[in-house]
Amino acid sequence: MDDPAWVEVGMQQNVGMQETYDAKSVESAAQAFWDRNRAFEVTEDPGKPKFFCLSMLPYPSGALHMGHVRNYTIGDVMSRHKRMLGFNVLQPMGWDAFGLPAENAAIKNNTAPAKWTYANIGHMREQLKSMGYAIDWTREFATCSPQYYRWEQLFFTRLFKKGIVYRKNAVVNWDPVDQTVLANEQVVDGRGWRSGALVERREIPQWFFKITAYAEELLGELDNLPGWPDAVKIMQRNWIGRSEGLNIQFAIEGASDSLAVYTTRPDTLMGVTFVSIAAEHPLALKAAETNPALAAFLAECKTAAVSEAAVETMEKRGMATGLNAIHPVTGAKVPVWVANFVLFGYGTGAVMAVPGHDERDHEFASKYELPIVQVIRPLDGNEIDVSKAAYTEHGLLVNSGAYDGMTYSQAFKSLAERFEKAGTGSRKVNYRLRDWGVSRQRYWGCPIPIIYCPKCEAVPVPEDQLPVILPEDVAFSGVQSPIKADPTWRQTSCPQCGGPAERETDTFDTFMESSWYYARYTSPGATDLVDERANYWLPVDQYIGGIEHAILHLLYFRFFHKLMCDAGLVGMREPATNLLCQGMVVAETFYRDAENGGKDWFNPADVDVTTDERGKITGAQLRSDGLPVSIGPTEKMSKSKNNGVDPALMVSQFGADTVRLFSMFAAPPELSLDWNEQGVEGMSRFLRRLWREVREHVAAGPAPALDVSALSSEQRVIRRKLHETIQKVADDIGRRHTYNTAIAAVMELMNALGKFSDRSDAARAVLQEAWSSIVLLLNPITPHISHTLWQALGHAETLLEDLPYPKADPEALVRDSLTLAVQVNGKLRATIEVPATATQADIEQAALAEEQVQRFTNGVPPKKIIIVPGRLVNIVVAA
RNA sequence: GCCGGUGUGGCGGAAUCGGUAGACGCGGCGGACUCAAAAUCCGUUUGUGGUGACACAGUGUGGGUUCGAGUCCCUCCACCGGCACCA
Repeated sequence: MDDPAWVEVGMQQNVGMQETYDAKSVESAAQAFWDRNRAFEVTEDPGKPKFFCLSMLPYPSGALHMGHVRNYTIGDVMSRHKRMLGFNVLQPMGWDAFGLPAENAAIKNNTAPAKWTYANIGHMREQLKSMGYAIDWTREFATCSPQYYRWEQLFFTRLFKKGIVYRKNAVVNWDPVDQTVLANEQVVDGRGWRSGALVERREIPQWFFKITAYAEELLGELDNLPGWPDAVKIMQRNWIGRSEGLNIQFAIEGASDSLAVYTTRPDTLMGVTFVSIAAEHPLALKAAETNPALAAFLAECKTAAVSEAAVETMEKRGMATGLNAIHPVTGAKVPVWVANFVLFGYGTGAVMAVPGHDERDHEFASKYELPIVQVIRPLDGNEIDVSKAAYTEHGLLVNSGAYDGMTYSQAFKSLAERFEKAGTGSRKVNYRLRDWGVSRQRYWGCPIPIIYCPKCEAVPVPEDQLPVILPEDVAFSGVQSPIKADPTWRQTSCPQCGGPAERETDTFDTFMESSWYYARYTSPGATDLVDERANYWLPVDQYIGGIEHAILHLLYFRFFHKLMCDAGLVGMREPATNLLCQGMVVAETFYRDAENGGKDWFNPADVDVTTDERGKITGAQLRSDGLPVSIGPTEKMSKSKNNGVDPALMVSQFGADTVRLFSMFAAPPELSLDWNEQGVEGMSRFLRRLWREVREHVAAGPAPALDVSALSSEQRVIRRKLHETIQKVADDIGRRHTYNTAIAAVMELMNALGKFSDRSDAARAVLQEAWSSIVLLLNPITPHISHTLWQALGHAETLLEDLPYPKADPEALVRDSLTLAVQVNGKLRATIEVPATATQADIEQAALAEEQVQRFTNGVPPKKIIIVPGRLVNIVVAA
């Protein structure tokens, strides 16, 4: 048995353990000890396995919210636990400081976005510190600092030279009254949020990253990420959307040019009854020149919102162009229609329409009375009627001339070869993924380091002129970016020819900063994005953040890492080995209907609920006036529903350990967490009880050394419970990440200890082992109280993270007898106690001897007896 | 609309690989201590029937596979997240 030295007990008598648990003094003492010892500052140590534990960095919105607390508590528990397992743990923190909310706040409060942001960071840093997180604060940075974004600008100019970034036109939401670009969020029911004007689509030149060049790798390497949740990998796979199909040329009647369509279902080609093209398609624009009705329809298509959800849910509409395409196999004429659901940015911006076998085409054909024909029949031979609904499964070809009877893959191959030979088509792999547009027409972001010269065109800012600094001391009205409004800021000279030139006034998408911040943490002060320290710490061993980032952030993060790898900055292809996506924090909502037809929302803290005799909620009243309020659904904490709970308030009321304990106990990390103040009180009660019981144990004086060979059977039972708990907690925290069940197991153990009244020397030795173990087991979750109780138990003041996490003693786990469930025909009828050494025959005999078993088998001999070792016996008799 | 997730007592949740459904906590009910309160402790708490031993029902809906299903398969429903300029 490799008992750690501390089980030996009591080199010091505890002095000065207060009678009752006072979270404030306990927490400030522990935090002062950590600060004094610079306990969580780390450097590269080749002698230890490293563990980079990263939580998604917060946006400094003003105050810490419960979502942050949950995220960072999970990360902190993992960090402290890994440290107790002997890892060199890096847990950093920073600020995702650029973004739209700072601009909104600046308008509202008549201040500058920078000032607002820095004030928030200062406040939120103090709030994070009050939570006692084991963070290496020496590595902290804000992404809005030129010392951070200069490297991002440098990297962009390098990628420009490599051809990874390029400029093209792209659609934005345009507010014609404010003369500004709007974010999707700023478009409400198709109108600008401030002006109320109908939003238009407008094309402007913007910068793009060629993420599509990495589509195949981003897709393929998902298979090498066993530590990522399947949900995230599936969503990313679907987002990348690889498809294999054919590009097929359709000739246009009476014209020299042809129309290319992309299809993944060439087997349905003979079912084409029309062709649909996007409103932006050149052929549509050309046809509109002589067709005013069509021109009007195209204009109408421009006043739609740009988000995919809006496009997909809007009514399918179209208009004939008057042009006909020639079917490439049959030579039949098929009309060309403009359809509002065809995306110009995907494939060729044109699709062959097969209403018999595509749902959207079917809906469209039914609406505009276009012909629908069947060209596929089901493999199972069932009859179908394509005039009623599209049949979209693969099957066998019919009504397809020479191709009749072929399968999907036979038809695909045969048609591909035919078109390739004729030069009118080719196999094509397409991705749904589009290149990443990084230009934002906003002020509070990293300036794009490009200079436009009338002679030399777009020229990257030379390295020695970086960073291009965003002025922070500005007046901000919200309509236009201060760097766009300022006629002097943009004036500069061309780095190539020296002539007068202008700076780019767009800024980067804030996803740029959050795509590489993790790497910068490894290399504070480096004179490039990172230095050689990155290859010690990377990849991130555990990444933690909200599921809402499953696609965009996590895809850009992976992409950027590959760019850095290709630039020789890091030595591996993926940025993070393990990913945990935590659920939202939700709370009850309460409201009254307001006179204006809206709702007035009341904070749960200001409402009392009444219950019936079973505890079921029957109603709620506002405390201030005693009058009833309506109970709304439990929803994500938000300002709009006024159901947010301020973590700072909780910490001052209960202490950080209680808040940490509750947020880890109330739900497993992936599920949403229901905030409930009575539940928080329960956790506070648990910590007070822990304090009291340790104090009682300590008050009886030092416990003697443990002699496991001299324990009574009752003492052995309680010690077995202890070691079973150690085993379960280690597994729940280390492997399963189910902190809720780990905490429940410790509670169960404490309930058992509460019933254990033996205070003999041997028993007190077991209790000393139990309380010391509990304190260490809980340390990752409630580190402050653990720090104090550890000393109270007679151990020297130390950093508990440097002590080994408790390990179960296999000898303590041995059982002499087992309890088995006995079923008859799968229904539980009895339980039996058998010796651990019992044979199958012994168990069968014991089970059959049970009175309840005989009652339900009714003397009928069993057909079969199933024994699941250590669990149950099922006796099967004929019904 | 598309992609992903979730659904179990009054509530949050547990049941880890198909094997005793409801661990643990909250709330409720009953009790102890107290002049009283707070704090603390004890008992009880899925539903129905029964004094009781116990029986029957029960994991969103409807079906299926299996000796055995909360867990696997199919169907439908509800809610939540994402949909490329919120972060």
